[in-house]
Amino acid sequence: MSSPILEPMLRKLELRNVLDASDRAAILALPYQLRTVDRGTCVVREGERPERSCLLLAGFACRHKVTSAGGRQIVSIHIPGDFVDLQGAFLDIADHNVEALGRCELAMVAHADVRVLASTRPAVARAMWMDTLVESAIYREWIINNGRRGALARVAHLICELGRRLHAVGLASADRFEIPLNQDQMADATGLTPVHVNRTLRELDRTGLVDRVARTVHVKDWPGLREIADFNETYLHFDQLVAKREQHCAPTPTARGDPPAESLAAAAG
Amino acid sequence: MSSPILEPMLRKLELRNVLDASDRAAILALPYQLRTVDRGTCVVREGERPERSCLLLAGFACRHKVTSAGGRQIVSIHIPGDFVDLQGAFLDIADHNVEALGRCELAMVAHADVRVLASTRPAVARAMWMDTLVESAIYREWIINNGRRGALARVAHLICELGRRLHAVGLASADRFEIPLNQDQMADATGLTPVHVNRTLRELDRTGLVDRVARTVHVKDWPGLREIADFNETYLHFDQLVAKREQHCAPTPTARGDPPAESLAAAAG
DNA sequence: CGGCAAATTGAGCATTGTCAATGTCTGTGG
DNA sequence: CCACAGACATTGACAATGCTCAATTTGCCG
Repeated sequence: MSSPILEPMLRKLELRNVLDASDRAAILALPYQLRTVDRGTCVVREGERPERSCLLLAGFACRHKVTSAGGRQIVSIHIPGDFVDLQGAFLDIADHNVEALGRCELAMVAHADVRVLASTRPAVARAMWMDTLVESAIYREWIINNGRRGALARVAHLICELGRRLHAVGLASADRFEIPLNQDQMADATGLTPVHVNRTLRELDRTGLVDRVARTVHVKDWPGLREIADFNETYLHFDQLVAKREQHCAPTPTARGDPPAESLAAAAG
Repeated sequence: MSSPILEPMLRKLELRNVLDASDRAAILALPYQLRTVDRGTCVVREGERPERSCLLLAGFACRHKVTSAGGRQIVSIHIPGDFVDLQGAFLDIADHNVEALGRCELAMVAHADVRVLASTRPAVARAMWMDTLVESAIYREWIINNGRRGALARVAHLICELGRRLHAVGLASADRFEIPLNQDQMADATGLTPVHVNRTLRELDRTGLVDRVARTVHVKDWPGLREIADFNETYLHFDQLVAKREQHCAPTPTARGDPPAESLAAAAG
């Protein structure tokens, strides 16, 4: 019966997990403190020992680290509903920074409350854990993106990922969305320089696969874009979306022909 | 009272968590199946839906993905005690490959058993979850390594990380260890080519910071090596090792001067 | 209209990749 | 004990992708 302010997180957890009424209530009952920050604000700083985790209610944020030479690398982009600093509840020292990419609305939740929630409600712990596992899968893909793809594929891959993630949470239509990054930030996310990101975006425009006006992207040819981006969305684990599982319980085309459809039910239980 | 075959994992979980006797017993009682594989064997393949997770008892393994252009990227290195495919228990489709870097001994544990363990024993779930969080921190560092560091720093960073991780689990002395990778594999881990890794290793030798004979590394100057590697080990979260917390409960020098020493006790409980 | 952030462009350079040999080490069979 | 195979390491010459530096332009807002 508390305010539904924390609903974006609940919705996100329920994307891949079935929670019962008491679990839902426990999540919504988490004590929090609202905080609104402007673009560029660092919510968490490397080396600090924060006492509260932040949960992104509205706006976009990123995690990043800085090298001794001054280079900045964005390691993840966060969208509304993300429990951005969940890890802070379990790991004492922050190993990276969290920064608002634009104006953000955050709910700050005490680490102790998160730990209690996790240890008393296995289903909630599991849902949050799965979230961190999907996040890990995204990290892995970013390692490859930075390590083994050329500039065009890197930038295109970032665009594909953002488009699909925004669509999955209802923040974009299937083929049109707004990139929450400017070119400098895209450079920091892809390990390129801003100048080269610019040239690469122009090159992408010339392929005709997308219509891009400033940060707004309209994907005109998903298969073509996926191809040059080397984008295989298995790593986003959309196959486990609850909505999807209800629709068609058949195996996805990603798996060869290995159809243990019961594994879906098993995983759900 | 089952066989202590799974002890390496238990030891690893207890590195950062305090478990009671019943939790320990539950872990050691997990039903498993032993499997020995040779170098190059793929234990998990991208796109598959495995039924069992693998736990590395002896030897070294890696996770990797392959791009459409044929480039290979290693995204993590696993050492004995690592629950290599824990994520498989919660995410249906494997999004990457797991391969033995040398002869490995594995324990295969059914996903269903892992899930039951996690949902009935919050302390165990928490320990495993923390493990995945530290793994995430390592992924983040690898994104930076591939994205924003030059070849020399990249290779040196990989060496620093391996040395410190091996030392932390007692598999190496503080300054001498064996890299579990050949130069081709180091190239796949750092996003470089084998040729360039070779040149870079020679360059590293010339700095005099390490004595290297084939895969054996003797670090002669840790501060110097850390410096050229831009290596800050905060991300390995060794500050939370139980052994360390017992020794000195003072805040580490990594944090500015923010000494909520109770946070350690709180986290431990 | 001025000011500012962001985007765009060009020219030259540097790091890293590619290709193709050659060298080294180790274990095996004769 | 030696020749050989195979894996791994090393080297050189050249190409290319992406970086640096330095303008210039565009769009937006007060």
